[in-house]
Amino acid sequence: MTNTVLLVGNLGTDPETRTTRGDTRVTSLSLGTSRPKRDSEGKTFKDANGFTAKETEWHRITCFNGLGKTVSQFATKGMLVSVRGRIHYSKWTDKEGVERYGCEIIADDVQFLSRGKPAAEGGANQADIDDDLPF
Amino acid sequence: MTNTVLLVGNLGTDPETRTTRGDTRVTSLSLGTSRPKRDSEGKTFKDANGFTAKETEWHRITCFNGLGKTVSQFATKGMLVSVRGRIHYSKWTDKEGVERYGCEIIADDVQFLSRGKPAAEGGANQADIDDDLPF
Amino acid sequence: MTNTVLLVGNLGTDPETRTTRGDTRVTSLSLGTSRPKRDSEGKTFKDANGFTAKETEWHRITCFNGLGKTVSQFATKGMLVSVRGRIHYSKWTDKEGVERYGCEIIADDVQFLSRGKPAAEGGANQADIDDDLPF
Amino acid sequence: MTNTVLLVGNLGTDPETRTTRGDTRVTSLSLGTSRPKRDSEGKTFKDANGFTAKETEWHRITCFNGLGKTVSQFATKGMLVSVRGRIHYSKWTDKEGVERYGCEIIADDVQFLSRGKPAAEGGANQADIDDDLPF
DNA sequence: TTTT
DNA sequence: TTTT
Repeated sequence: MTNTVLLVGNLGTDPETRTTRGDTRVTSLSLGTSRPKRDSEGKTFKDANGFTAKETEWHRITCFNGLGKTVSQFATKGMLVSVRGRIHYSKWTDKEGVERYGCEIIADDVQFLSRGKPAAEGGANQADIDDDLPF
Repeated sequence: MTNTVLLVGNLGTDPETRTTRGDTRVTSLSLGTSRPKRDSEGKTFKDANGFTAKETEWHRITCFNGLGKTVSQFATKGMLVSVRGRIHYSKWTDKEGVERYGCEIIADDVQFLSRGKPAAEGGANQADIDDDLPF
Repeated sequence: MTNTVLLVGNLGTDPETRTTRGDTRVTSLSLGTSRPKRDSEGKTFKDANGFTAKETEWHRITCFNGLGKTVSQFATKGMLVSVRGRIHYSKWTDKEGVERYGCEIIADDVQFLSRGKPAAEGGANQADIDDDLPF
Repeated sequence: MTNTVLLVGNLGTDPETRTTRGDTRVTSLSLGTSRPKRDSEGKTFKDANGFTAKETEWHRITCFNGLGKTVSQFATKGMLVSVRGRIHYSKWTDKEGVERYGCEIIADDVQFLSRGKPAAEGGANQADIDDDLPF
């Protein structure tokens, strides 16, 4: 049954890759989607800095396999990306014995909609990106 | 920025309506989306009962205003529904002082894809549904 | 770049399979999605038969490969299905030399949300479906 | 029933606004979504200019009411936008008496993901955009 | 027709 | 052309 999520937003951090106990490599993204805040009449308004006031949802995106590899190579903090995936909930017991619940987006597709930071700031070399980017 | 979720699944319970401190009425649905489990080779397999083994994600759907009203009237346990909405994360401190995180789908649209339970089992009278259902 | 379509509706006909010049097998579905008609004030109304008046869009769904095979086996007229895919436009010149434009949904995923017609009316044998359906 | 389209792409032209016979103002966008071409083994390849070869679908986006107004003010050729809407098919007879079929996306939401062209090239004045853009 |  |  359909469980489909589509997100477009900016990455809040560089991707993080870790290896699970099952020896699977997992790459995670933190993706922010913002929308204008609205007052009780449904109108947008400006914040103290003169920008339209926004609220941002920070999504945890999980990428496996080849997608994880591509994302860990090319995605960088600040980049605009789109993600298609599905919602997955998890539940575990932390060290204090407290039951915890998590929610993440398992990505099926990630697309890069802007260039990332220059290499000096931690991203890949721009010539490599020009060469390898899937668009 | 896009934060769109599309779900199709069955309701695990009847809807629940409560009133928040801010005097807003909120109707919640528990919606299950299932997908075939796959083995290490990516193949589906049968469970002990001979059904294709599945894993189900249980989504918490939150409905406000007129949508909440319609849903609380017509939705019943077991009904097949589709939902369009957005993901919203929340954070609060429970009575033990533990930080908790929540994830819900704020619905923009809910569609009823099957008839619910007969009235005797708690749903609305079928004649009313025939009269009022938005399809 | 994202080009994603999600549809839920009933099949207007049984699937049709043909072989292209390039020897590719293609299975097509005709999928109707209906929504309530609204008057100038945005309100729904009843048709002459007492049903809420609706307008239906008929989508042409194109399935290739394994998906086409599954769909041609199991999908039947009247079945409720969901489709995820992308929009594809085509252009050709008909025998009269008139330029023609087409629009179809190339399916990535099709899910069966109801059982089809009994076998006597042209669908697969129900026992086979029970055995093979992916849910 | 669900008929939902999500697109992210660049505008091929500036928006066009016209008034229908029914005195409704309609603003149209031409939105291109591109995806890598793949060879028979499913691999992407470079075109003659050294870019990854792509195929582009050009979608006709139709905007009414306030959305049409916003779009006609702010959208400009080349801008990256996302669109949520539904597919609508139309049919008419042209002056030669030939039956014609059309397909368009009726937009429910359009978001601007990049700044447009500087004003000299036909877009709105940048200060106005800074003032009025909904993000 | 856009963009990379 | 479906379905409610």
